[in-house]
Amino acid sequence: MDTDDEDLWVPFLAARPRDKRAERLRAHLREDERRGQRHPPRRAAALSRDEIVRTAIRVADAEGADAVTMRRIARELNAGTMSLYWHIVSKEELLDLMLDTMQGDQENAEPSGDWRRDMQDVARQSRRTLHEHPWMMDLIGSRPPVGPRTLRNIERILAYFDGLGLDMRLAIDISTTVGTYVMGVVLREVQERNSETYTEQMLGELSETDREKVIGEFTERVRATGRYPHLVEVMSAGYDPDAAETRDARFEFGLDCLLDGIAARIAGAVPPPATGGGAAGGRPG
Amino acid sequence: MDTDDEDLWVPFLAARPRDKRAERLRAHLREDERRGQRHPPRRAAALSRDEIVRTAIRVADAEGADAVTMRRIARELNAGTMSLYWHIVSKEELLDLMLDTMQGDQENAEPSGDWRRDMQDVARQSRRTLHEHPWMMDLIGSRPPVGPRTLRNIERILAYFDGLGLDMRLAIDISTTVGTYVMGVVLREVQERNSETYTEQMLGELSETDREKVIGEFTERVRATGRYPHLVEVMSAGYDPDAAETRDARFEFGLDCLLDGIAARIAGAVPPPATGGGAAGGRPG
DNA sequence: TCTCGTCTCGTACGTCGTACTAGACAGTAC
DNA sequence: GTACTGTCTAGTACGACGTACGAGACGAGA
Repeated sequence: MDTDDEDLWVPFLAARPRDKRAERLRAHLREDERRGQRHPPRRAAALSRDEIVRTAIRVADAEGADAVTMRRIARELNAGTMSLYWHIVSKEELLDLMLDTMQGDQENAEPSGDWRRDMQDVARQSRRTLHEHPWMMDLIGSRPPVGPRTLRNIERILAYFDGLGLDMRLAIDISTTVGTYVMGVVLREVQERNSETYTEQMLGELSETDREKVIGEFTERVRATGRYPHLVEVMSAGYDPDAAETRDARFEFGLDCLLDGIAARIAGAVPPPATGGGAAGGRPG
Repeated sequence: MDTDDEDLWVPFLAARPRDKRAERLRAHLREDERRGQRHPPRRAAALSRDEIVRTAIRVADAEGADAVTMRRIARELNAGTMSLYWHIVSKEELLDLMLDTMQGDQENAEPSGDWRRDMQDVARQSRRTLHEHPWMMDLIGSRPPVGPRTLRNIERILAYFDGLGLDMRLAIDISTTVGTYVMGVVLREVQERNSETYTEQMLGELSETDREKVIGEFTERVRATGRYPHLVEVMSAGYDPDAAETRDARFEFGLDCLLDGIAARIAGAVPPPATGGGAAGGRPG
């Protein structure tokens, strides 16, 4: 990414630094970058913002979002805790930078001419990235959505719809909708993964048969109430909707459904909004 | 909800209490409940688990998830901080209970006979609930998905597909898919809301015209790079994809797309009682 | 030499979750 | 009555956390 673009944080984030020290820091960073382009670096800096962010990402990858503390990152870098604060305004900013950095590592492909395939690829790749870095889902909810690299990716996605004569608003809505679907799926899947490691911790000492017994007892307890016939049917069929094997299929299922509906709307053969089974034929061939 | 069902936590959560005190607590709670049914309560207890959870929810509603600390909840109840720990094993459990309680407050309607309308209602109601209690999204990601009231709601949803001769596995996948879509949408919308309050804090002192100037400068900066033609088109058209007015429409748009695709698959899956070949595959690679 | 801008870092404060512990109060048992 | 026990409340203390503050170190220009 061009260094110019580093400044393309949406206004409220660009305005983030609150105190004078931080403002000085910002200015110096920018100057430093520019000078760094012309001359060789004046001295080997022991710390840099990028190094801090990468370290934080590495720690988060290995041990989860909770392991990212300022003291821990500093220890990892053999630096004093407060040294980090010269390069970074607050932990909040560090988390924002971590997310935006991941966006940069996951740049969307050039348009192939087939918007549907492109969107599928984006969706699959987002999902893969989010799974490789599950801490992202912990942060994403409580944090504003857009840094510069995110902008770059949105721009790419919008280009997928070039030549279809689409209203740009529709293109944005489509892109957002697919994006939100992926977020929902991964949110759920991360939950499930958390449950699994949790189960591991809780039932870990039990033998396989004991574990099955615990689960069997649970099923039995549900059945005994008589109030959950459908769930009992699912459970005794041995179908675990959250099992790892079914996840990919479930993801593709929902994605296909969504893209079918989108394709219908793009084709302009939009059925009357929202009632009944009239859309059954909406699948393109 | 029947008190019997209170115990229907999935096994790994039922097994949660780790130390002896907590195990004693669990046993006592259950006994207490049973005896409480027969006799009038032996004395007016100053604290109860339910009271604690409700208070935590109230605090979270008013001031967000971060405001929920053990000390704060205790203060709110005029109790000692550690008193809470007799009724609740850990803060983790409190958060789980908060989420499950919300599930109970949002019970799905009885089947109407029109699955599509029912699913739409469920989706809209989930979204509404999550927006009324935005702290839920902060917790949901890092926490296992199922308490007893969640089970109840899933059971209800599965009943919507009765009479269609649907494979229960397909019904589960459909329900999950719609659920995850809603989660994704709300996750995004909560992000946007956070951004807005953030903007409020950052640019709050500025006059309306100054604020527009800031945003205009940002647009100009993006345009100047020459690398974001689509985004510039959107921004200068004055279309803010995250604006409050467009959110409902965007939500309904995606939901309709998704339900169209699902309807097609239901229509395709019903005639042959197929093994998902017609339902899940279908798309040429 | 001295100052100044840049960068590092030790100390300290107020927050958090919660382990440990000492009780208070009500109920039986003697 | 006294003693014991089970139920519940609550104070103190510990080790984490984010970070404000301020004392320096170090190279470059005066």
